[in-house]
Amino acid sequence: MARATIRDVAREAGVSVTTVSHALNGKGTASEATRQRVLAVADRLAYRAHPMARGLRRGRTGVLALDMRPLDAIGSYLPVGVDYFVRFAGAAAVTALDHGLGLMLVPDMTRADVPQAAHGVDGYVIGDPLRDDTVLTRLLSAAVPVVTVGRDPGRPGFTDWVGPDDTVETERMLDLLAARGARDIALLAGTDDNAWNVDSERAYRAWARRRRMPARVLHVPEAAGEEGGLDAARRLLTGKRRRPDAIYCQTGRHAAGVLAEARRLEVAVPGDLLLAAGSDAQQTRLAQPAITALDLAPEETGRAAVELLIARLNGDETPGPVVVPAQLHVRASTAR
Amino acid sequence: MARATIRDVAREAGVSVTTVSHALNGKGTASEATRQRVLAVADRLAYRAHPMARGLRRGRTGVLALDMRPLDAIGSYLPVGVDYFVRFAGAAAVTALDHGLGLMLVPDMTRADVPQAAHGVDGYVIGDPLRDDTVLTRLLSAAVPVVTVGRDPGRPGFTDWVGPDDTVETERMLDLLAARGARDIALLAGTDDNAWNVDSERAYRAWARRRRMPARVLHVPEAAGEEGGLDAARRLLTGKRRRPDAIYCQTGRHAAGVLAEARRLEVAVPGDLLLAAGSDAQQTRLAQPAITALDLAPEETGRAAVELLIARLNGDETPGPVVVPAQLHVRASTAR
DNA sequence: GCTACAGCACAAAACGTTTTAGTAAAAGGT
DNA sequence: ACCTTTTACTAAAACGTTTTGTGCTGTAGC
Repeated sequence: MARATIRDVAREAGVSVTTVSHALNGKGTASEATRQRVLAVADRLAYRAHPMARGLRRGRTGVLALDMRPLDAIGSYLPVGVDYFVRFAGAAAVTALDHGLGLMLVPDMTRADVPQAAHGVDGYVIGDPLRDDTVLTRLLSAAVPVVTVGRDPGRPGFTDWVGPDDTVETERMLDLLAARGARDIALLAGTDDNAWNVDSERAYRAWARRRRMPARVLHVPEAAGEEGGLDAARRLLTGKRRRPDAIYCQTGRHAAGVLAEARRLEVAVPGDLLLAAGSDAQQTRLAQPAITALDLAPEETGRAAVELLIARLNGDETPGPVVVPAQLHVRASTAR
Repeated sequence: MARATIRDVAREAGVSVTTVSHALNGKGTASEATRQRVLAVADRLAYRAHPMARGLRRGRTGVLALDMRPLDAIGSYLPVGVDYFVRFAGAAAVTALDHGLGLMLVPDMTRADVPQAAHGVDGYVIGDPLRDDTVLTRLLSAAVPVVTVGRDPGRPGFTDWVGPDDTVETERMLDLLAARGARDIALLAGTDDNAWNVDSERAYRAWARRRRMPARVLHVPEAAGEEGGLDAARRLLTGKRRRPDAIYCQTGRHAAGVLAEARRLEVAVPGDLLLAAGSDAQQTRLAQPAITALDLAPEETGRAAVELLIARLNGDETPGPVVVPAQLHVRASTAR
């Protein structure tokens, strides 16, 4: 048996399809009696408006797209950690659903072949855009509503983004390390040209200058993971230059690598070296000792991103960005 | 400027919309010259068929839904590990895209409120169905094409699933443990009533009977995570009954908990106790010592699930299931 | 008794496609 | 020369909604 259409409901209730549509959407001027009758019939027939038909007419799909760039680089890396994505996507999907919308995964808009359905969505959430992000450019020029997670470093005028205040969070972490006795903190940043890396490094340098502390920054590709952290740690801990007394890694995986290498070199953490990470991950929680880290609040961020996007779709122009504060998990790796 | 419609292309190319549609879809009998002209114009106008309009007419959405039940229980648990989901969803999304389809995240179909767009998808992928799964029942009765990851233990007739042969994989792991000297292997299973738990436990008991070894099964909720593994390990390692010389945990998180507790109790792994996990996760890879585990091949599985679903959508009735072999990662926790 | 207006319901148009059912001209067969 | 088939193309119907515009009825105001 095929699904019931609005015509079935109209026939059964003895009214026109217009009236059914109005009754169901609370639009027209129908008498309370008719409205109730229609509602009852619709309920009995388990009628739901065909999403395509409604979408076609309304010009709205009822679907949002989520483009976390790393998704297509399966198996390689996720900058902020693998569980970040799950928690983010989950919260985003639930939030969308709460508004009656679906959330579609779009691996990569830059691919040559055409993502059929991807062109029909109402709006986009783009995770961690790179400087002058190509996908963002394309969407903006097509006037598609879009919200990013973290700002585009090359697009200061674009404020429809959601995320942490990287400057504040970086300073918070550095202050903690300083309070725990660190006087020479090295920064291990990623190589992706996104706001997270850019703003954190800037904040780090400014902070060091203010405190008259040395600034040393190593860039390690996010994709290098633990291995990358290992290598960097070897350079920092065995090089000619004086050993830093603290290392702040942007990613949890790098931090885990640093910790492993420190153990191998018999540099005690936290005794000889304080260690902290700019994003929480299973690696930081499970490490021995556990690594102090910033929890970037993926659920909060996912929810905020979808809600900002929906606000835009509804014509709400409340200006962005939406800053989602991170939470600082102080763990054994920075014990005094 | 609004997006180009088929009418624009028709006008510009000096033909009817029918001809445009035919030329673009390779359907009718158009002369090669006309076809080329239409194609050129369509390309110049960057025309793409409006997904909704096409979907409405064709009765196809171009979107598949992915319902991994745990998604709505954010922050609580994912049975097979958090990175399994990302890799699975990523591969599934890419595969769908390769076929011109989108992949929509649907947190939970059992929710009371109506997932608007969720009713318009062409087919469903359901992760790890429980016995007589309610979502599965509803979809099947609505004649919606659906593929599950792992079978529904209460529905032996339903063969449209993709996943490992749990019996074979369990035996493989137990054989390994036995070969490494284990004579008393305990099983730490989950409590979810899905095929993975059911079939693995059955295989374990049969194997133990054949080998005339004792069988001991502890059930720990998947959601209990490392904590659950900790508790179970305490019971197994300090109880009155003789200590097992190997523990096989279904989930990687449980295994990580067992390992932590073993260390606390000064039970050496692998010296005094062999440890293995039925699913690979960051916990198993990063643990010290690293834990031997079955890699359930999430990418393979995600791809296979989407491809089986698409085959069904296209009327291909090649019978299921599609067995995806797991890969056994032998690590330090089972060294001789 | 006429006008104005609110209340209620509906027919028809529109959304952008694909598919069906054609038509006219050209080609082929006798 | 006539019928049939093929080729090349098209108008219109259909998909299932929402929205626009219109008509009818009854009541209030004068």
